[in-house]
Amino acid sequence: MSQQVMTWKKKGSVGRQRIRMAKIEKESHRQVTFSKRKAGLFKKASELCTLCGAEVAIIVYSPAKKPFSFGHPNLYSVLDRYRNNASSLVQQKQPQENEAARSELSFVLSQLEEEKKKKGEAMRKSSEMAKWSVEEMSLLQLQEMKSALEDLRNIMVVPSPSSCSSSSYMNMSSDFSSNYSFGYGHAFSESQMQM
Amino acid sequence: MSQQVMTWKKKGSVGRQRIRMAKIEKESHRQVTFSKRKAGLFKKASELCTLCGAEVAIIVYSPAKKPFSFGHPNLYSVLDRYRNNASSLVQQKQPQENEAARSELSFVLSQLEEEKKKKGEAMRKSSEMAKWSVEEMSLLQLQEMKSALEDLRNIMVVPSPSSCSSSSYMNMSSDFSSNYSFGYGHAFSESQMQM
DNA sequence: GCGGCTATATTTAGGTT
DNA sequence: TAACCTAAATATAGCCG
Repeated sequence: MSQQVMTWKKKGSVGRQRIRMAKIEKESHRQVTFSKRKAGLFKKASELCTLCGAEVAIIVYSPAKKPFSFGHPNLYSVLDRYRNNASSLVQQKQPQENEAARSELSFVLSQLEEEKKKKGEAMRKSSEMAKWSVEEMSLLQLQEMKSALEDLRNIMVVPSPSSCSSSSYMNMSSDFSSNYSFGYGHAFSESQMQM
Repeated sequence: MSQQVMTWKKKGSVGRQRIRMAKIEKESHRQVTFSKRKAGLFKKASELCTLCGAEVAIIVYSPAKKPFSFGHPNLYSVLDRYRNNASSLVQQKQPQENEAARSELSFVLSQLEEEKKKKGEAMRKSSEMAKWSVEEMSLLQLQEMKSALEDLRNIMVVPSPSSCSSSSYMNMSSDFSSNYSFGYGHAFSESQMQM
């Protein structure tokens, strides 16, 4: 009986490795990861558009500060729509303010929850720390996040009368750009009412 | 020889199914997919930021036109930076115009290439069409994309003097929003020089 | 509608060419 | 530099409570 004698030509590749979720130190490595992941991000955005009929605008600055963008149906229409939305929400004094805030918080909470799980797992593995410390830290982070989110919401509601209709949100960044580093390093903002 | 008689408690779940990359018809289904994928998109963006030190701004409109956003370090700083970049590029008359255009084209080409592969595979499977037709169609699409891209680039370079510094790109969307549906349905735009 | 679950579909880290 | 490859890591479609 002739059988394939296991010629598993293990083509050298070690396959995908898990990586630490922190800034990649090696410059060249960071560059390729950026390229690959940017492509992946845009693809995901594209799929979201076709599958759900969503409109999406993405602006990305590479580690070297070069700009890239994605837009459907096109970048400017979405940015423009967002500006108008923002101003009109301001003018209407945002009826669902509290609900929106709660939504934001719950989203961040879910992110946090995930992070917590990972940490807990890692710790259980190494058995170097008690689990409650994770809980404690999460709680602390939660507090920070919550207040940061509330600031964020306030800013979103902060108006901009503007005789120039385009300036609603375009000229306020430098004033508060340092206030929004959450536990996981980024600012999520979701103002929703019913999707 | 006692062997495990396959008690694969198939917990009801059918697992992930492949789906057609087209608008999901069932409203409710579309909603959940939107939520899940939006979360995934934001997470990917978040990772891109932490891993590569990138700056990202995302605005998403749900199928029901509700806005969601992501930003690192925060939404407005990225939008603001982008606006400034755009205007300064315009003012400097864009030295790398051609290179940027070439980059854009090559990106779209890669997308096209992928689509072509898929189509080719499907056709091979069903053996219903000759492969060259795929090539031909791709070529056609390429032409369309190329001209669309060139239009897009021109628009990006089209200035907007503006005594109001914020209006550089905010008031031109309605004029051309219908011009940019590429083969795969979305507008990618990458103006890069070296990343 | 949300969060949880399982089984797969996709993405992508690390190598190689 | 960039394209291609493999295998492991993730994201998620379809179901349930």
